[in-house]
Amino acid sequence: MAATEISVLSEQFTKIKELELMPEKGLKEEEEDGVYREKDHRSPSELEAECTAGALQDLEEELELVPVSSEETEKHILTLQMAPFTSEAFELQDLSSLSLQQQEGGQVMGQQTGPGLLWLEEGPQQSLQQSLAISDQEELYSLQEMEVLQLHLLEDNVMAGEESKLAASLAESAGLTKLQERQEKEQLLPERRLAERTKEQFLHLEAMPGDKGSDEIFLKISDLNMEEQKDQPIAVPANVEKAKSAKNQRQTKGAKRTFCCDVCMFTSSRMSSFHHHMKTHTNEKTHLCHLCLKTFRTVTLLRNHVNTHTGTRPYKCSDCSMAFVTSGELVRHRRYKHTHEKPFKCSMCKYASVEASKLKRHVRSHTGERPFQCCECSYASRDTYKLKRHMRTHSGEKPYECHVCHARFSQSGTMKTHTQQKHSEDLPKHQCPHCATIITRKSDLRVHIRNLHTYSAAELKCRYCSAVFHERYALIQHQKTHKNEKRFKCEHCSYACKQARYMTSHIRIHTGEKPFTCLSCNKCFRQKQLLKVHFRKYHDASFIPAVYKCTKCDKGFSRWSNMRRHLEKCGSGQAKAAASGQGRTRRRKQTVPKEATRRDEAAAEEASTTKGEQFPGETLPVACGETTARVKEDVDEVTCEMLLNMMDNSTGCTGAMMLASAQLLGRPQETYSRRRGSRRVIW
DNA sequence: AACTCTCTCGCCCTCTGCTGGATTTGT
DNA sequence: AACAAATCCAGCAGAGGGCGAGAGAGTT
Repeated sequence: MAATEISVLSEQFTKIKELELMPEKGLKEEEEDGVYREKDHRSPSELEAECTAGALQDLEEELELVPVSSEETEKHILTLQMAPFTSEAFELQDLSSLSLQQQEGGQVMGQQTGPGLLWLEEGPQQSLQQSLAISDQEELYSLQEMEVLQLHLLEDNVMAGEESKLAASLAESAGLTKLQERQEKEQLLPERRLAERTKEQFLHLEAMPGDKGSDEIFLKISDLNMEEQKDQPIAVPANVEKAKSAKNQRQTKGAKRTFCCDVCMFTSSRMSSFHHHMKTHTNEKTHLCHLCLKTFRTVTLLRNHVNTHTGTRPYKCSDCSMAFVTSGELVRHRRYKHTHEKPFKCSMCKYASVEASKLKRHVRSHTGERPFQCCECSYASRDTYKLKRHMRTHSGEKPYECHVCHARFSQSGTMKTHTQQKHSEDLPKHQCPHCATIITRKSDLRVHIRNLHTYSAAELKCRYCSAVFHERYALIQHQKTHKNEKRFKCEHCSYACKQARYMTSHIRIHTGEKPFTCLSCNKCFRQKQLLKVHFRKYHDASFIPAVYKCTKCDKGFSRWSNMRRHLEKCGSGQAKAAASGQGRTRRRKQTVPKEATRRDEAAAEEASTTKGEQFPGETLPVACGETTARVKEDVDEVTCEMLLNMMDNSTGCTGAMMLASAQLLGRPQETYSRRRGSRRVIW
């Protein structure tokens, strides 16, 4: 027995596998014991009356759609499809012809006078997904102005001696018990049919709600085809994909004979089509491509394939240079690129697509369906490509390589972004609409806006004054206005500074506190950084201070400022230019290595040592063995301007330097004055 | 049997947006 | 130096566009 579950919403435009309906001369009714019995025809009114009073059990019993006339030798192809309806179309239909109406609680009303209508109803108001309609002879039966599930009962002549019967079961929320009952029925049927040696076919149709909270319903189409093949039980190979064979079914008319595939659910009224279909099960591919040795089932497929080798594309687009192998591809291309006709429309949003498969994929974004499960983790994807892409996270595969730096990426988009940001000159910039900030990535701009420009219900207080803001950006901008204020005033003198940490160090001048002690020589310092510089210079053998070399005379200097001065004396305009403000700017930006800063710090350290302190040696150790930079002299020659520059720079500016600067800016001279060997510091 | 039309699946692509670690900047 | 905030950046997933190609059905 074949059974397939079809998600209605996902298959809105997919006709569902039909089944031959061969009328019998009487109704067969399944009684409570699961036995099917012949049942006489009843009038529509009788049926209606019976169904009106019926319960869910009636659904189980009455859903066998009975052919219109026992005398007629007809067969019916039942197809399901979703179709949009209009109210006008609805009014045109004769709803009295046949109806099975499921009432609240799963009760089904049945009425049958021939081709007709079937729907499900829950309460007075039908919901979209719970509407079903049956139509006959390609007529559409609408229930409301929405898409309904349409069942076509396609009448056709049936060959002499053949009988058919349709059993359609519809139950909503029937639960496991009902399902089990149906399964039992289905299991009983083969035996019964075999015993009766009749050739009957059934379509067992179940409508079941989807997951809790989901609007989706599932149709379970069970093929109850019990047609015997020369009295042989039907053997269906397990590896046959029945769901696939259930697609692409069309209405068939005028056939005298029905051919049923014993491997899958395929049926056809034409022998040629049947033979054509059977080739799909044989893997017989006798048509060989002489170019690549690939084989095909049909000449047409081979020809299309060969066209891909030869580039033969007979169907050319009149609006562009594209050409295609088949006319269908051209039509589709024109829809995508030129006409923008999108016949497949989503019932839940405004999305429309050129192809049904795209709508099907889109609908999954509404239903949350994720049919493609990763075998390595819990991730499940809505389409195959995403799963394939996801699998790269497990395999580590990075198929995309930057052509410039050869960095590899798992996604093409990531590589493209990388190339744009790293190797492109005209990289896109995203200007913040609220401030002057320019950010290279749009997503980062969103973060910027979220963090800085989003209204905050809580008051954001300025840390320096009483101002209050509700946007971080405004707060930050405001606080910057306090930046150049020397907000920190010394209680003991007139010293003022911009940062608290400067004041902390300064206060130690008054208190004499030197909390940082060298573990090697017990020398004490007011600032941690001074201790660090000291330790490096006198106790760290691996310390290599930087040396600035004059490009003219190769003389080395321990500090940039000294070399600059030297360059001014040494001559060349180039050297002067290098020593000019430009050079200083460069230094302040980034080109001065940390080692250079260390030298400045060392000089400042000396400047900050207390009066009367002596250095261990007159000559300081200098790397490269080239210049014995006399740091003391350097410090003596430090100008006020230089210190101010350092101060402004702030980066690499040590506390000692700032203290020295503070002194130059008017600090009491005795604080900083000291003797250093035979020479005096200038301040 | 060959052909055409239609439907469907599968593949690959782009664009988009979120996330979290790394780095830079400000205090 | 330490910390926090801002920004940079790669990784990854969601959604959708476009096309190649196979298969069934109808027609010639």
